[in-house]
Amino acid sequence: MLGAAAQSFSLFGYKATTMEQVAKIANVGKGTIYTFFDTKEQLFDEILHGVISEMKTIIEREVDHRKPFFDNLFRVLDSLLEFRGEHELLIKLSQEVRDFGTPQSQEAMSRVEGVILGYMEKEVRFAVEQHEIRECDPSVVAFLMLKMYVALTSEWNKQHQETLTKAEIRQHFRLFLEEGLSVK
Amino acid sequence: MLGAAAQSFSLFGYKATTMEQVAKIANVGKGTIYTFFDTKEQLFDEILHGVISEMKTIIEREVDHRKPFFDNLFRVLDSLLEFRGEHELLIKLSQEVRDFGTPQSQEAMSRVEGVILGYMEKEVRFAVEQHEIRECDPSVVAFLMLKMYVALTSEWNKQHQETLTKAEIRQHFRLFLEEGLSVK
DNA sequence: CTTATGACTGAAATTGAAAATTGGTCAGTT
DNA sequence: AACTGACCAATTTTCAATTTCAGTCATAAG
Repeated sequence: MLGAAAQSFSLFGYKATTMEQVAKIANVGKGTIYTFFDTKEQLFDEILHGVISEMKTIIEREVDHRKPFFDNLFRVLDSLLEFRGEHELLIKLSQEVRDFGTPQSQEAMSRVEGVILGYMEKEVRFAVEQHEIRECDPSVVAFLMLKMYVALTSEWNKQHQETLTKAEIRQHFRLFLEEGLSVK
Repeated sequence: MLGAAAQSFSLFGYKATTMEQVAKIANVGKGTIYTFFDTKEQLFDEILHGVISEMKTIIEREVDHRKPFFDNLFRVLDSLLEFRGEHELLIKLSQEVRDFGTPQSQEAMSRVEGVILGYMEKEVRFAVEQHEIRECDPSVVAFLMLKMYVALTSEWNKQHQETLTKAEIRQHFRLFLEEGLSVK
């Protein structure tokens, strides 16, 4: 039932999956869905919540506070990028945002982003407390880090043919965030 | 004539200005316009070229190679942001990109961005040669700088109510680009 | 009784054909 | 020679008819 819905949302996006469709895949009548979920939106939220939980699990698995802050940061961002690239639902939803701007898919993607920002903010705050990085406003710094990461990993490719390698991305990230541009 | 067109494009955007409209403002017949310009698009390009020239003038006026790289950078970016905020045409065009995605306005905005990137890339390259900043890939660094600047000056405000002050923006910019996050 | 169902409903989206708009032309006017 | 606006083809807009779909509920099944 939840599986059927997940399958349909992943295959067709939010807008293009119908409750009839979900019912057929789940082998139940349409009315039955409404004994478990109040609305299409609530059903969708349930699925999304699952995906977000997976993301949180990934984050927890990758973070190791015995390792340096930047190591953790790279590892988590790489894993999340890969996760996103593999998960049909997230791919479909970001297409839907681009092509139709469906409010529900926009909201979903911004919740996903919120989770990532939340993790990053927490880690930045922790690193500051550990005096591993300078004093700073964690929410602004997390926001900027994510923007930079997205700029390097996807926006660059839209205007330039040769995509940056993982090593180049990491190198630029380090140059900016860790060391700064000024000469020693 | 060019003035009439500029006025109309600034007031209504690319899509919503008609050649009839321009002709009326300019007090000429529609046909007359076509003795000076081949198409609507070419007329528009002429106007845009003027705006871009103004931008280049601003850049040249603000850059002073006797001053430090980051001083120049801030001064130019601030001036350009202000210029953009005052120029009806650029405001209208970016609205049009957001609301309709008109190809001509998209192309126009990306040409404007290209000019800014071009300037930044040149300045980064110069600063590297002067050993004022580290060795780096000027095009990637310019790209990231602009992304960061836009993130701080406009994208932050979309998700957070309290806009960052000019001082905060400058401070974060410095933190990231100049000094880096790692403790000394 | 409880649980499941699919025909049904009103609201919203889609379609398509007619009407209006508009970039560009050119025969005629000045 | 310079200018003009009626005109044309193509695109865009309009809007009513049709279709789709989330959610309901009377009925059926267990």
